Amino acid sequence: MASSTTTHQMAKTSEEAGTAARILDIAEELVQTRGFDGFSYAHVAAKLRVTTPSLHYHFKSKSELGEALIERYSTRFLDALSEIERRPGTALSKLEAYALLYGDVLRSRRMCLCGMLAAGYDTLPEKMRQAVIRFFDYNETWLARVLDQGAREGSLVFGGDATAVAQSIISGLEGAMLVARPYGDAARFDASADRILGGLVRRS
Amino acid sequence: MASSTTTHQMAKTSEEAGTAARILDIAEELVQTRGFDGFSYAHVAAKLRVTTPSLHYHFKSKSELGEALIERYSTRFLDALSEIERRPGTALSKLEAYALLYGDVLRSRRMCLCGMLAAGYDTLPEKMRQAVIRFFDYNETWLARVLDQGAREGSLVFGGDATAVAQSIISGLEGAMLVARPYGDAARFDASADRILGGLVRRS
DNA sequence: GTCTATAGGCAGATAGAC
DNA sequence: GTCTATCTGCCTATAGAC
Repeated sequence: MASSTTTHQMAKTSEEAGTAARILDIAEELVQTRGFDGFSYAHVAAKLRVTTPSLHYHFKSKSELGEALIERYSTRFLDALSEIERRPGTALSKLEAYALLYGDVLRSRRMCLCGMLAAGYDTLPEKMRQAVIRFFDYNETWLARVLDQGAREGSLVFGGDATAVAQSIISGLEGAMLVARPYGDAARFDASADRILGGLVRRS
Repeated sequence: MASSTTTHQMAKTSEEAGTAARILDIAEELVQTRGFDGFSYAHVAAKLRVTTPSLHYHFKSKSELGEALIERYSTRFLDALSEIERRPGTALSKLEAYALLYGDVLRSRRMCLCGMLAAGYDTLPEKMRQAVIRFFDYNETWLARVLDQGAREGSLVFGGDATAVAQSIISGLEGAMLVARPYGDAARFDASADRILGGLVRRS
């Protein structure tokens, strides 16, 4: 495999990343703060100090850029989930690590990419819609697995099936980000997150 | 007081409402489904079968229209909360009625107006931002009052202060709407809402 | 109050030079 | 790969006739 550039390779975010990756970095931040309808090629181009046609060379449409954005975000998120699952610890500690992922996004003054896109779902191109749904489905599957582990261990207590609990954790954390952001108050998110997870521990 | 038209009066939504009210009706639906950056005067004008300058006669800028939107939505929401508070019943039944308000919005395939605006908060004009914050603050105050009632009655059980619980209820319901909408699945919202309120009742 | 006409800006996107 | 030039379309908003 040649390590030299094929036209549309995916690169990591790091010092001296490829142009495509830098475009994704800038666009990601813009979408997470302004929404898909609130950012433009012109915004990205200005921050990258290039002209808009250059962007079209890397991503031939805004829709394709959006798809790449979700793809990369999902991959990274899932990688982080795999990492959490690999390390030893109680199911509760894994849920705490999960909530921390959301908290870290919020502390960078951003909304979850897919939570933001979910808000503007009706205006999204079809492929982006599907990718957003997939992101939530992945999260749900991962959480249900951890919840089941916790139930078997006896460290977590919940009624109903793990999938339903997983869904309420996802929506609870997404909502906590959504509301905390206008207040610029990360502690507000943390308090809600703690309450969500606290509800899964046996009462003292 | 003359009942005849002063230029910018506020009217109720009903059969034969004033033009301003019909504009608000259409714009409200568009914002709740597409977001503030995803709707335009042209969309409203087309649905109302007028031209865009007509809209500017009633609301001289998009920002002012947005402010009027939040104002009306908040007033109606608060009125509904007063109505819930007036009728007798346990604190839990009031929380259930509260959650039902959100559920009704979702079942009309819409996001909460202020939840939607919270997502696009960074792109909002300053006055709209303040109005969105006020909406959440009102909700928080109302919920905290009901929660305190429940705690005194002994029908609700929660740790920490009522305000923190109120915040987590708001964000939980907003998030449940946010995530349920892409799935077009109201039952998903209901399940999460039940779980949020169920956490406030003594375990059997 | 609603219209026509229009301004002025920004959107996403393409052609073609370098 | 990035540029200049340009297209087409949509956006918010205003002037002024009716």
